[in-house]
Amino acid sequence: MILKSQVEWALHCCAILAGLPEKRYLSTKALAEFHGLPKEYLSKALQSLSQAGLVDTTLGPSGGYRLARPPAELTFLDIVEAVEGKAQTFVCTNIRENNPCRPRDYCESGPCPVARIMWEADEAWRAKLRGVKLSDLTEALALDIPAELWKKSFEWVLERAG
Amino acid sequence: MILKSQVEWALHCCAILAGLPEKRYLSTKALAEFHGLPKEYLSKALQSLSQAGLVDTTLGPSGGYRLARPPAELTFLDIVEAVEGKAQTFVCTNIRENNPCRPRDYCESGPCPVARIMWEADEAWRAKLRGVKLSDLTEALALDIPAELWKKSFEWVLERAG
DNA sequence: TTAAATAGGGATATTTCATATCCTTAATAA
DNA sequence: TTATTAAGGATATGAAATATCCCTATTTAA
Repeated sequence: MILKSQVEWALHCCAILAGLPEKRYLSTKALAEFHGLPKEYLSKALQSLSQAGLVDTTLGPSGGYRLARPPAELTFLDIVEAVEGKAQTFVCTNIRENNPCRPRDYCESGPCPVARIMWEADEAWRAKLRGVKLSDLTEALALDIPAELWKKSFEWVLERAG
Repeated sequence: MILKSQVEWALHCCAILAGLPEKRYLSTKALAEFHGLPKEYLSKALQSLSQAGLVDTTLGPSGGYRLARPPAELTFLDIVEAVEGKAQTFVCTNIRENNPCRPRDYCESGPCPVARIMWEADEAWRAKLRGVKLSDLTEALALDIPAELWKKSFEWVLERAG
């Protein structure tokens, strides 16, 4: 059970967009080049963010993406779910219904206890991601990345932001 | 990102094995029939449990599986990891290394902040599953399943346990 | 002693999904 | 007007989940 690589891509791209000055856009091309990713496929991930309303887009030269909300109002869960979907990791196929001892007209009272427990674990995962804001990530990155590299990267992005 | 259906199967099978009298075994055939599952493929899930040391097995007629430990000493995480593996759901491919501004001799100080956060969420999921014992499940099932069906199922299993 | 039943595991097929590329269209800025 | 962009459809590729089949060694029951 592994998350799509697009989740990693989307998170890093959002971190870059979070550093963009107001009203400026950054193109798929620039984001792909900066992260060394296939442009066409990264585009699908960015489209997912757009469909989820997390980013705004505009067309034409100097077009691209920018965050639809301030980084403090975007959670990891927003971004992960935009790309990966909102489905639970555990799918209950109700195999208890196949119990040969079960009366034919028997009707389940509620969700299977196995599923209930697995879904609670899913919710713990979601709760953790819901508790981390994109602004938390940019703060962590600011501490993690040497000032020189941080500055250079910022300039690199600015040169390409429309 | 969806768990293998074998995870669901393994959990339900362990719940049945937890109700088995001391020293008795239950075969793949019986477990498959009880849950309406393909015997050959269910066998792979049970082999995973065996390889993880969660169940003991014996060959021959009246052979099959039984728990290697009491249900109170088996957690959901034990069972889920036996089937699904212990890998993290988030795989960090370190795309920050592709940053064109990065000096060639630059060496990362530690794991990527994005990965660190995603792995914390993974750990929250694991912690939740680690906190649920197989005995907790059987208690929940005892409350969930009507006494009549519970009794019939127990007898059905006993008839087939070697 | 023999025959039947079992777990284990290898080989292989099928299906589904992630990954990836290509192309067309409509919108936008220079 | 021209170049650039996001959006999305079509399609190809690869890996993994799902599933079946078959062989072997072991063990029990008859």
